[in-house]
Amino acid sequence: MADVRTRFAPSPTGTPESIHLGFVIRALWNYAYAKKNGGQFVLRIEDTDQKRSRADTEAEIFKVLRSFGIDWDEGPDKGGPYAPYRQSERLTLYQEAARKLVENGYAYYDFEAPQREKEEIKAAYDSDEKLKELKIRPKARDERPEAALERVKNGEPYVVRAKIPEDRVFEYEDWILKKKVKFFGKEVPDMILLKSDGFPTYHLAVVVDDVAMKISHVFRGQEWISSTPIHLHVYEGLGESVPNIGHFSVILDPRTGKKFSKRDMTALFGVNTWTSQGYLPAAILNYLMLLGWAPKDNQELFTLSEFVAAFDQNGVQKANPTFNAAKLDWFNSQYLQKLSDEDFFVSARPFVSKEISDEILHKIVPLVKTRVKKLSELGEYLEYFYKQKEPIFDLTDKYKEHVTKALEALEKTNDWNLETINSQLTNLIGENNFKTGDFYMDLRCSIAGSRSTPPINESMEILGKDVTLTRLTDALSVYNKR
RNA sequence: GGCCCCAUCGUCUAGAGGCCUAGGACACGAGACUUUCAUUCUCGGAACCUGGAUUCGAAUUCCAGUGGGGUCACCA
Repeated sequence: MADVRTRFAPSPTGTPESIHLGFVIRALWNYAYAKKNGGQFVLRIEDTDQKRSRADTEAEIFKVLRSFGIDWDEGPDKGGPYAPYRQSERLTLYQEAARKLVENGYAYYDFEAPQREKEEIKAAYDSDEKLKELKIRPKARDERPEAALERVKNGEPYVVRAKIPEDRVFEYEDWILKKKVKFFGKEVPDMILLKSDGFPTYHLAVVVDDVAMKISHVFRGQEWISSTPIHLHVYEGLGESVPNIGHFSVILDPRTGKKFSKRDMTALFGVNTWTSQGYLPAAILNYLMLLGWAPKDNQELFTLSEFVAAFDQNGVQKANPTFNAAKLDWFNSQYLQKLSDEDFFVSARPFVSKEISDEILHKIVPLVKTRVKKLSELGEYLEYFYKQKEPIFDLTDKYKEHVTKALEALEKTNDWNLETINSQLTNLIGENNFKTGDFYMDLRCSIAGSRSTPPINESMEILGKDVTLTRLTDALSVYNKR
């Protein structure tokens, strides 16, 4: 049996920040399927849209994939047996293919292809009349090829369109959906294959390259199902055999219930949106693995290599899943907790003010690992370590007594360390019959100005005796003046 | 609107005719532990879209309806 070869073929359009989670999922599954089966994973850049393709976005795609640990066997930056891997560098291949398709009667030249605005087309979907108009096959379809060839030779600008036979039935067996999918030629439009700028559209380029690069399994989102018959037509026109074609689900936006829109790519679905808040790539990846795929035993936690080993195409869902940030939070806290103190320190450092020294931060790390869902919370959470904040008094009617007694006890504590602080305060609580929770909450609110902080005795130790006493004294005097 | 895909707790899902009075995870609620908060642990509520058909027996097969999604560009 031939090698399994899959590909991830992104378009480097939009800004680098617009790279979204959909990219990662598509890459992840294609990568996993190839690796699971001992095959190759190819990265191909589909930069056929001259106006929108950007070099910086391409570079960012490489960077993002690698940050998730997804690496490729062949690609623009590392070459391979079927180079080049950038479509803009393969133009002659597509032009030859287009010519061949015309010769074989599978395509035709069109000199009058209209350039419609996207909005105009969208608007037409609401009107049956306009829709019908849009779907009329171009006149050029029935013109004599010889005459068209003559015009081409004369340098007239043209476009090449697929010539879809009206009475043809297109059919393929979807290896993910596990069913035959059928389309009637009558329903399939004569899509443009080669644009007037000499660049191919997706429909031509994807087929030509998948053939050239010996891709064995096409594994893409369901938004591509309806263009599959066009691809089938091109494969046939080129005299090539069709690879396995399969479609997986589309991620839905929880707010709209629809496929996320371009605007959301930089917001809810942007990779950068999450990484910049301190979500670990491994956690994001793990969440994504389970969005549209599940193992038989319902295992939840996977490293990338575990995922590759466990990956099974039968676990790929057909229905569209909805993105759920709360579950991503859970994965992130799981991964954050598993980090070693040193790794946590390195990841956390950029999110913590420089007013907290490396030395102090090292001490704080073990106190906060189980307390944050994302690293970006750390900034505010740890503010009290270098900044005196407004105390809060709203909890108990014993506030004054709690803080006064604590002050007395702590003043007497000469050897300032966790052990002495613990024992002093524990004794105090016992002697006065304080309620432990209330007592500590009052101290916490006085020292940190927050109800939710790392352990307070440990915090006192790190803050030092002077700062601790000052904060308690100040809080008490503010309380008295109220 | 045409065509195509899909349909189990709020969400992600297990379930390939009897193991299902439907299991797990997130979220939610209650409790335990705890030097607060958090972590952890225990418990709880919560779903097979509807209607037919096949079968001794259907979440699981078939058909229809309904619902949701995708697509219909010189974008991918």
